[in-house]
Formats: sequence, C-alpha cells, structure tokens
Amino acid sequence: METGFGKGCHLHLIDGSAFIFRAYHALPPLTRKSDGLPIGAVAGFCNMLHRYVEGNTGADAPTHVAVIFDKGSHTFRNDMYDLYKANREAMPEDLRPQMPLTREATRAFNIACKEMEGWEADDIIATLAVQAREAGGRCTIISSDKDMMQLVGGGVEMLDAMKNRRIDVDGVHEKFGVGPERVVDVQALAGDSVDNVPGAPGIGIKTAALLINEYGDLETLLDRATEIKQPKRRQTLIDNRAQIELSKKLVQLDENTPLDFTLEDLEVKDPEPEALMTFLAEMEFRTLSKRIADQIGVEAPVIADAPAKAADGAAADAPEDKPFDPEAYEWVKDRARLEDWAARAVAKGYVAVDTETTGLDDMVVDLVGVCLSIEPGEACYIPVAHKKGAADDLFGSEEMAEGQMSVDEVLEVLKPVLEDASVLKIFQNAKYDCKILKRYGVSVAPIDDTMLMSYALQAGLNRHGMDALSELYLSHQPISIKTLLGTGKSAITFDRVPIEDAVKYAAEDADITLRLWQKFKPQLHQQQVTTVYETLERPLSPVLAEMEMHGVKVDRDTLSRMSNAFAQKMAGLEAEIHDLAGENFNVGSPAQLGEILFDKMGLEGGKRGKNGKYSTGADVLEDLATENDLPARVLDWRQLSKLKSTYTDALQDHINPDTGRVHTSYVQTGANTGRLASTDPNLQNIPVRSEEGRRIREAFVAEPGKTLISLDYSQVELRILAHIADIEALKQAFRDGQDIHAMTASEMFDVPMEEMTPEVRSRAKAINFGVIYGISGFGLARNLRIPRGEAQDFINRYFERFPGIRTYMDDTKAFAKEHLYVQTLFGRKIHMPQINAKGPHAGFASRAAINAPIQGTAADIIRRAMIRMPEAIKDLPAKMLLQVHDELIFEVEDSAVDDTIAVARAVMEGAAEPAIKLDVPLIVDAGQGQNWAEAH
DNA sequence: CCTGTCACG
DNA sequence: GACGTACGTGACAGGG
Repeated sequence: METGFGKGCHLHLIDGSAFIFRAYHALPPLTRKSDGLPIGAVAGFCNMLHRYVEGNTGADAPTHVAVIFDKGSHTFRNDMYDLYKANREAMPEDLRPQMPLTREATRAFNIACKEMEGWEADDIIATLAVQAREAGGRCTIISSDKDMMQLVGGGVEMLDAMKNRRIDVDGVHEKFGVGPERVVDVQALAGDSVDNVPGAPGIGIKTAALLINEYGDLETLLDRATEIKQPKRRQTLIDNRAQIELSKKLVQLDENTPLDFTLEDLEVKDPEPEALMTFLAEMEFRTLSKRIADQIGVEAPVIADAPAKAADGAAADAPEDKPFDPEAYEWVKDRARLEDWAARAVAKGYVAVDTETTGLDDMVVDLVGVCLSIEPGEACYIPVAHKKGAADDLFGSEEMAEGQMSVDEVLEVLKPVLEDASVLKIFQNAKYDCKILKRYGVSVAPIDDTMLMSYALQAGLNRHGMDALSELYLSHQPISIKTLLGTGKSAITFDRVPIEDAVKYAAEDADITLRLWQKFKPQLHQQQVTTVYETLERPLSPVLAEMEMHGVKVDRDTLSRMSNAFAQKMAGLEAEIHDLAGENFNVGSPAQLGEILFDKMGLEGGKRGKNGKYSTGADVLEDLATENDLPARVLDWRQLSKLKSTYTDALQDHINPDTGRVHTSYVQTGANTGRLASTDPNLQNIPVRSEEGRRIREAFVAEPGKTLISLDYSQVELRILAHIADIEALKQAFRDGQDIHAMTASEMFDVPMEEMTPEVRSRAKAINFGVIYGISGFGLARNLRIPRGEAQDFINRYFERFPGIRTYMDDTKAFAKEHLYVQTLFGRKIHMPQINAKGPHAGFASRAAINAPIQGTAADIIRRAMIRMPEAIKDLPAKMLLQVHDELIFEVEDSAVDDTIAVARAVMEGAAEPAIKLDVPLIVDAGQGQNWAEAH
C-alpha cells in the first residue's frame, strides 16, 4: 500500500554513477570465474549498496529511496554547447558491460532505479529534491559532486558516503564561499575543467565568490562589470559575457525534468531474498551473498565452481577453487593423528603453517595451538593450551580443556618437520610464527611467506594482511578474530576460545595461506619479481626476526629522570601560557589554542582547515612567534609534550621485563617503496634534530663491556639519483668526494666553491632534496620560506644546469603512466594505480612516481647489506640491532669495535654489487659510543 | 575512529 | 592570483 510523501518523510537519492566509478577505481579488475566477465565495479557497487542499506537504521532512516543513473551521453546541454563534457575520457572498456548490471543490482536490492534519456542524473535528482522539499519532507543526496550543492537548503542536504560527512548550507559556504542559491553563479564564473564548462578565463572559485558576494548575483555583476577596479578582471568579464551566461545554463540543474513516476513510487521496501540471492549467485559473489544471507536469515545460494578450462588444449594449471568448509577441518587430539599429518607434510614437500597465541606481542605471548594445511579445503588444528570454560565463567578456569596434547609432545612430532630442509613451510607473515616457535626451541626453515609474495607482486595495489588478501584473491571473507575474542575490555585471549570454534577459525587461516601461496607462486614469475622476492624479501625476514629478538638495551632511569624534568618545564610553560592568554585552557588542544590565538587575541593569519578549526601547526606558530610570546611558548611546550609522551614515557612501557631491552617490530611490507616500518615502539623516529630531543638517545645504551656502533650511508639517495638520472657533474662530484650541496650551489649560482656561504649552500641542499621528492615551486617556496616565483627560478636554473634530471623525471612519469608501476634498480615494482587519475590525485601520484625508484633503490641496497650481515659478522662478538633507513646500529664487545666497523662498512659499501655496479661510490660513515647519542 | 600534530629518514 | 602540492613512515592527544 502506498502512502503519500509529505512532512516526516525522508527521501534518499543516491548518485549511481558516483557509486559505480568509485567502485571501479577502488577494486582490482575482478572477473567472474565461470566466464571471465569483468565484474569488479558491480561487486564494489553491491558492497557499497549493501553497506548503505545496513547503515539505514535509527530515526534518520529514509522512508523513500532511489538510485539515479545517467542514461546515454547526449543531453540537452550538448545541444547548447557541443563541447560540454568533451574532455571526458571514454569509459574504460571493461566498465561498459558492467553498466546494465549495476541497474540490475539496484533492482535486486529492491531499490527504485531511475534514469532518463536526454537528462543527466543530476537533473532527475534536482527535480526530486525540489518535489520533496515542496511536499514538506526532507531529502538527502548521497553524492559528493559539487554540481549538486546548488540544491542544498530547506531540508535538502548532501552526504558524502565515503567520508560519511554531511554537507549542509555551511558546507556549501565552505566550498564555494556563497550560499547554495548563488552556487551556480560562482560555477558560471569559475567554470569546471572536469565537465569542460568554460567559465571566465583566469577566474577561479575564490575570485568568483568574492565578486558574487560584492555584487549580489551574476546578472548584476555582469551588468556592472565596468565598475570593477582590476583592469584584467574587468576586461575578462566584459569580453566573456556570453560564455559566462552559457556556463551558467550548463551548470544550472533542471528542476522540472518530466518524470514518469512520483515520489510515492520510491517508498523504501525490504529486499526480496529470492531475487537478491539469485542475482548475487549469478554474479558469483560468494562472500557478499553469504554475508547477506546470514543477515537476513536465508540459506546462502550454492555457487558452482568454475569448470577448469583448458587453454589451447593444454591442461589448466590454475588451482581449482574448492569452497571453504569449516566443518571439514580436523581437531587433532592424539599423537597418532598428528603423526599422520606430519607424514603427509613430509610426503608432500610443503605445508602451510599457522600458530595461535595468547596475544600479539611475539616476545611475550604463549603458544596456544598450531594449524597445518596441505590441500586446499583440508586443514587441521592442534590445540595445546586451551583453558576450560570461558563464556559462562567470568574469570575462566585455569584448568586445561579436554582433547589436547602437551606442547612438548606436539613439538616433538612437528619439530623434525618444521626443521626439515626438504619440507617447505608456508606462512602468512612468517616472522611472527617463527619467533614464537624459536622461543619453543624450533628453528623453522625453509620458508615461503604469502605476505611477502603479495608485497613483491602488489606493492601499491593493496595491503598485505591475510583478511585483505583472502577477500581480494580468494573472494572469501575469513572468520574475524573479533567474533571469537570480542573487543575492548571484555575481549578474551585465544586460549579461552572453545576449541570447537578455534578449529574453524585457526584451520581456516592455514587453508587460506595455502591457497594464496598456490595463487601467488606462479605469479612471481609472470610478473618478473621472483628475484625481488627471493633476494630482497624472503631472506630478510629471519634477519629482522633476529634483530627484534635481540632488542636494544634502554635505561629506564635515564628516561624517567628526563620525564620528570620535562614535566616540570611543561608545568612552568603552561602557567606562563595561561597567564599570557588571560585564561586557563588545554594547551594540548589545537581547537582551544586556535580560538585563543585568533578569536580572543585577534592575531592575523588564522586559517581554518576542512573541519572548520583554525590550523595551529608549527609553521603557523613560528610565524606568529616573531611578534608574540604565547605561540613561542606553545611551540616549546609542544616539543616537550611530544618528547615526554611519545618517548620518555612510552618507551619505558616497552622495556621487556624478561630481557630488560626494547624489542621493536619491523613491518617488512609497511612502506610501498621497500623501506621498512618500525612499530611498538617505532625506533626509526627517535629524536635527533633538536638538542633536547637528541638526549633521548642517551638512554639507548650498550651492555657493560660493550659498545654501540652506528654506520650510515652518506647521501645515499642523491648518489642514486646521480646514477639513475646519469648526471655526469653530480657523479664526478661524488667520485671526487666533494661537498655535494656546495657543488650544486656553485653550479647554480655561479659562486666559486671557495666563496660558498652557508646560506647559499643550504638553498642548494633544499633543492637537492626537493628533486628527490618531485620538486614543485610551491613546495620549495614553503620549505625555504621564500616567494614562489623565486623558488620557481631556482628550479628552472637547476634544470638548466642539470638537464638530465628533468629528463629522468619526465621519463619516469611517462613509464609510470604507461605501465602503472615504477621500478628500482633491483627490479622491485611499486605500483602507481593513481598515476593517470585526474584532479588532485594526479600531482601526488606523479611525485610519488619520481621518488619511489630513488627511495626504493636505497631501501633495496640496505636490505642487501642486512641480508649479508649475519654471515659477515658471525665470528665477531657483534649483533645487528636496529635499522633506520640508511643507518645500521650494532652492539659489539669493546675489543672488536674496529673489526666490526671494518667488516660492516665493507658489506654496506659493497651492497649493490654484484647485481648493480653504481657509477658512484657508496660511502658509509661510522660512529661509536656507550650510547646512541655518542655513536650517531 | 578520525584528525592534527610532530618525530624520523 | 585556477587548483593543490614537496617523498616515505608511526605514535599520541583531543574530540565527536
């Protein structure tokens, strides 16, 4: 039964095309298994639609809803202006066939689906929004398209579904500087490069808003254009009047589209399970259909597996995808069954292994169980430390659950297999499991690691966690650990999970790992990254494990004394700040500080960020500090606050009670360029630049009788740039051991080296770094705090003197645009899926593309050094402890300091060879001392 | 959970 | 005076 649309009703209008394009760009090019039909955009679209429907609960839920699509490419706007949207790129080939399917998907979710030949979706949305408003109801437009901001107001709002941000009249003001009713005026002037709306040349949104606010509306402005003071602006408006008026017609949405339906037709309906399931099954969306089926309480459709198709008569070698069946996993309870699994692993030559533990810190947690998988769909779980009773018993029991073997017995059987050189052990993130097993006396080898394979194959395309990989490459959503453990305060540890449940979760992980391995292994060759995986990834993992387990000694007393000193200084500064402000406030709150500075004290230069708050970053405060004491004190306070909370306080909590040392964790797949990341704690950002901060390094000490040594590559990225871009002048300077920044300065500013001043040198230094980062006039200007034009002059001069750099940058960008990835000298691929994007993403991607081969090659070189290091120093009483991108830190017995420096330096300086012979020497500087501050 | 801020190379 | 911009990370605090 239909009800009328009126007061109390809430209409949702979804911009269908926006959903589709977001889905298309967010997902890899998935295809339907049975016939290879491109299906990624449909999958993403359905996920978004589903997530949207799920979110529709509570008082704000819509009563009416529709998804609106564009139909055809010719609209009445093309009749007015044949270049309208003319610079749009053609729809990607693999997206076109998915268009009708997105309509089917919408109908399958039982949501009204509307489009009209000759009108854009925006016009239909405009018409419906106005109808809803006139009927006294509300309307939410789910889109972030600024073209629709003209509709906001009077009960109409927009919602950016991805950012989950509502856009109301204030939001429109923020974007356009005018209210919704004047948005078209501003757009008419500013034009729109995306839609190819011409506007007035040389006038952007800022200027347009200024003019409209001054003259009231576009027509008045154009009529009175002769009154404008700026001659250029005045002439532009007079000369381009017709074009501006046309632009307004183009951006003005048609609120009277002749619709063949009414608001009443859009009433929200529950999905009909059968229709929805049929569609999802047809698309072969296993994960989604299962998830939705579970939620609405129906049976998930059975989706047949693809027949293994033979290509060119040859047998298909793609592993056949068996369905995931948690009931098929085995709970291993006795020695006989375990020995059977062990024997099968040995016979097969490989086995996927996963360990379950009581937590995340591999230096602390206990082993709870082990899982094995040898065939897809077949896996077992061997529990060793599950406790009795969990759910019903608040404290749990300390008694062991039934059906388990002892850890000792299990490892007695598995150790020979895990250490068997002829059996490959496959892990997802082997470093974690191997460290656990090492603590139980098992040295696992040889290994493969699906996480590292994914990193070698897909860096830049996706993250490399198991859940993400399973969804992306197996279309299977694994059981979430949270469903077993809960979250927050009430979370339990894995040893409290009932074994029946643990079997399903844990064994599935081993199953997934095995399937991913089968999928990725042939890919390594096809993508030509086998060498990267085998020489830069796999062998590094055990080296990192070793470093992490060794840890670095940190002196708690030193830190604690510093904490106290910082606290005192901060208290003093805080009192001063409150005094200067004339009121008490939270100095640590940027929001409160902004109000004090710019509202209460009325200082100039307050800029609001996108959340409407004033920006109070260090650069802002530094500018203010020249005139005022308060911002200067805040800067001091902030520095101390950072040092105290992040370093002197937090670091103490990371001292392992058993070892008295700090054990960081390196994330080998953390940075797309090949760099490592360090977490828990991050030991790659210990302060060094400020005197006060550097003292924190005094707390990193050597054991008595030992010394810390630090070796770091000198200007490694610039050397690599000189080599890759083949800049003879730079290369020669490095060969001659010259001061490279001074030499650059001399070349650029025609200053003889003897007469070089620190100021000129430091400018050249900034430019040298800028080049590595993908230089821009704006960025350099900000860095050097000089006018933009001046910065641009420097850059131009730099390119004149070193034309090879410009060539390198252009070639690298072109390569990236063609191949969608860039490469290091050692063959590491860093994917750049955004490189051909339009809009603001483009700049980011192209600078990242310029930087990645340089940063990545440097990362590869130090990796090679680290991999060779254990063998090189094995006869020395020395341990490698830390890596900080271009620096390695060792702890060594006092007697062997010089020997270790000599050996480690040789390894580091020769690390590129023999794979690559650089045209420039690599130079390593060394330091030593009782603590890191002295050694660095 | 997200954002701003700031520590490092 | 179109637009937004240096590259790569992780941790902490505030605030909704």
